[in-house]
Amino acid sequence: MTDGKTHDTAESARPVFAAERRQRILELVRANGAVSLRDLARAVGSSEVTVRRDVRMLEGEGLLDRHHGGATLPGELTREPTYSQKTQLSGTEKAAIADLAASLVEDGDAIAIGAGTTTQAFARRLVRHTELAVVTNSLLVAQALADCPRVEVVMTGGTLRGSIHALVGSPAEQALSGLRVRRAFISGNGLTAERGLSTPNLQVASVDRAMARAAEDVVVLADHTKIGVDTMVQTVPTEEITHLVTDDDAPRDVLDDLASRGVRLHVARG
Amino acid sequence: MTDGKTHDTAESARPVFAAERRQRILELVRANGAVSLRDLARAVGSSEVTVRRDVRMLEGEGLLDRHHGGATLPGELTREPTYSQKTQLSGTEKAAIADLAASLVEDGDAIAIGAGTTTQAFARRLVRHTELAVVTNSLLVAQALADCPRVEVVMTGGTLRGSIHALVGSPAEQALSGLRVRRAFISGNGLTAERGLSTPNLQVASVDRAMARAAEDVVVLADHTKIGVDTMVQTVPTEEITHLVTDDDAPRDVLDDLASRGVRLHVARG
DNA sequence: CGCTAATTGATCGGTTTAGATCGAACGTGA
DNA sequence: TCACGTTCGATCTAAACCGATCAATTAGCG
Repeated sequence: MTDGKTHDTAESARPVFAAERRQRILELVRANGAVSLRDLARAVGSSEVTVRRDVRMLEGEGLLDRHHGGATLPGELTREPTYSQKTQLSGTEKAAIADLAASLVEDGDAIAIGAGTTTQAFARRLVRHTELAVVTNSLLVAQALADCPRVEVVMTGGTLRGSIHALVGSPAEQALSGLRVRRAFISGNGLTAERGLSTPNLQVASVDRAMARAAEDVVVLADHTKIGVDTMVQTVPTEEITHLVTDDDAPRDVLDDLASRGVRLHVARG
Repeated sequence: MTDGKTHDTAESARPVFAAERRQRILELVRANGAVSLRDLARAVGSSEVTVRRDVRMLEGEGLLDRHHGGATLPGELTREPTYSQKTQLSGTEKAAIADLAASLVEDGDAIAIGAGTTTQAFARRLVRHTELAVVTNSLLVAQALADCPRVEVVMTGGTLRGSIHALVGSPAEQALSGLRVRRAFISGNGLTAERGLSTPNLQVASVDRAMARAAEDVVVLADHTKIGVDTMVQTVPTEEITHLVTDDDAPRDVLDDLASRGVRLHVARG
């Protein structure tokens, strides 16, 4: 504020105003995308120190991004930090849940496996089983069992939902409607005693419902971050859930409530 | 060092910042699925040590997976023991074929893609297309296009054949019988002028046939090791093949024979 | 005319980055 | 299983860059 020009008219003298220099810096960065500090200094005819100051100021206003060695347009190289957090967030807990859930599967079973990273971890534990028949709409689950010759994997058809790597839509639901399995292993984004299992997506919910209908037992795989959480669409009501596999960080009150409604609990030690 | 720049116009060598380099590494891995460290270093113009550091950092953020000799997409979607096969065996030829085949696809097309490593490479080139509708029975193809929001991927159902990571059986064939696409991109294990495309497996052949029937044009993707080779089951007769994309090591006489039977040739420069 | 304030330029020390080297670990093939 | 080549990790070196302090020039003002 104080470092501005003394006169707004700027007609009296002809010094190289700081604002003008900064404008040129901005233009250069915009034109080239990325300019080194040295080139910038040469282009505007000032020292690197001055340009460094200017760039720092411009960064403060959010007009460009400062990097080691130069400046770039803002947001050009934005990294997405929230990409794989899901898989590594609670990896050990997921593994413990998956191990425990695998004990609910017997050789010769016919089971269905839904989409999700937890079910993917679960599927990896099934490679030791023999004569297994698995129905799934998850590419990740299918991939995990692909190299296992003693497990027959059947995929539903459908439209690929890239964010969760699973198939949805009426083809998937129809494929499930014609099948019957002993147990369905389903994950979700939230589980409460009142509303049961839920997920934020309509299409995913439909497929999960169809999968639950095709099974005698419904086993829910949910780590503690999902217990007591409710999301938009209900997929399986509590009454239809026969088993819940979770970890020991889950809130006790919700677990007790679920147990009182007939859900058999399996708590893995994290 | 301080080279006398004849003109102080900001037209100098564009700097490559660390963040930008990492972004390019990420793009390269995303585009090719698996890239060796040496290729990565050559592509970004840095030493292998530097690239190794970058890859390690990116792995720390979960943006890619590090393997011995290179990097792959995270989630080990491409868990294969023979890492070398994909990157160096006939990687360049496959890539050239895939590039050329991708030029046969236009925005807004509806296409079908069969199973195979060549078609997988082909699918990776389609991420830039928009408004694409893709039908496939290959998990690898679906996986390659999963993160592309502008491509709608529909999978046939069916039984998973682990060795080729594709779906076979009557559900797959039935799903294809109800569809109609402009072009089908099919690979195989052998292609001769007399018998056309062939594969050693009966179930795979049935699905490939169904895929060819669902398409107006049939495009065969086959590298030179498959040209002139005949395997057990015929999938598509020569008369139904409209395009062949191969590399320039393919035997000329077979190519001429195919061309005389109405197959349009596209020979990629290895 | 002299003083004050402000902006620019220069120098120094610390930090970050890129490249090179060497022992160790891994994968491959016999 | 063993041997060999390749790759990885760690340490080090060199160089570039950044931040801060200080000197110098210039404009403004009493």
